[in-house]
Amino acid sequence: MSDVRWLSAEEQRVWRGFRTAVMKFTEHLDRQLQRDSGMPMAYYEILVALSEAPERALRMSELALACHSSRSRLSHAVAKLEKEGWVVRRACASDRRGSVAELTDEGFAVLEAAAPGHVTAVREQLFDVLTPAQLQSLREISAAMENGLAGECAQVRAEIGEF
Amino acid sequence: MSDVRWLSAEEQRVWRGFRTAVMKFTEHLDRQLQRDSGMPMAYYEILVALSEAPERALRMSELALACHSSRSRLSHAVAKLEKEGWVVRRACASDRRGSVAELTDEGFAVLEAAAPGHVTAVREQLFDVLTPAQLQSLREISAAMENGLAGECAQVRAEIGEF
DNA sequence: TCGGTCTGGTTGAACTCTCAACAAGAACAT
DNA sequence: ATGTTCTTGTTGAGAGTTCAACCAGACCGA
Repeated sequence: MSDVRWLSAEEQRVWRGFRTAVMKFTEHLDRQLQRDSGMPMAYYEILVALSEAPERALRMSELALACHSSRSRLSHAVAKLEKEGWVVRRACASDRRGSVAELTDEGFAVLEAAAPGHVTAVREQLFDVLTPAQLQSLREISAAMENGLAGECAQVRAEIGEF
Repeated sequence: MSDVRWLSAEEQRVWRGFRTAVMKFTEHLDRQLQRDSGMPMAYYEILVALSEAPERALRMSELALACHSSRSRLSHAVAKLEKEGWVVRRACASDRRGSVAELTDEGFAVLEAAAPGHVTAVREQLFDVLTPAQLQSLREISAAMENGLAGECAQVRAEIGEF
């Protein structure tokens, strides 16, 4: 079983450098948001997704898709947001299983207050340190990675389907 | 306070695409390791760092640096790894406060068993989907981001130092 | 119409991480 | 010496995530 395609020294450098940068970056953003607005980035993204939806409301499943979140995680998170008064849940009219999360005015206000600090952090740590050419590259790299993962997911689905 | 430099539509696309790609990628890697080797990626990285150290042992503080981890997180993690029998902790000879974590033979064996699957996942989802030019870009982008964050940290340190 | 299956969403337990508080030794000044 | 300060590492509590199990409604074929 030695047919593993190990990473070369150069590949290791790239991979570790990338991982380090991403870890520090997301940690920085998360800490900023937690400190200044009392919420983790995952919750911020839920509020953003809701704020951009018509009526500021989305079904849980659509919200999960928008936030790249599992149903379970989202369910717990929305429970917490509801306790804070930033979101309310109501039944879905067209599907009695469904549940719709809606951003409250208070939630919107909290989001408005949190946004400047978060956007500033993203700009300073991402856009201000990269050249336009690097941003273009980053766009392509992200797209390629996502495509690769989409393929992987399809493959997993196919495997599951076989059994 | 409207002097926030908001993101343009294009910048938002880049940022969201990047975030999505990274989230899905790390989730994929984490799930693979958890499923196939019963450990999260953070623990895998601890084992790797120890395996590369002389004597397969490192002081907790050095290990934390190597893993980009907080002392607290590392302490909890090593406690768990010790319970699994993959790591042992012993006192540090030169500094009586210190604590040294050492990889056991069993821990090394577990790491050896986990590595092929993890490396394969990284290769397939990162190196196989990017061109050499993109990899070169990624290297530069990672370096730029880390430099930016280093500056930010220095700034924070300076602020703290002022009070 | 009825049984089987699939989908949407929630829940609880186990696990991991964060944060603040703490203990103890080192470093250093007076 | 002695007291202050810094560093090292651990701990406990609280918060967030994951996973498996579950219920209920929708969907679909006989």
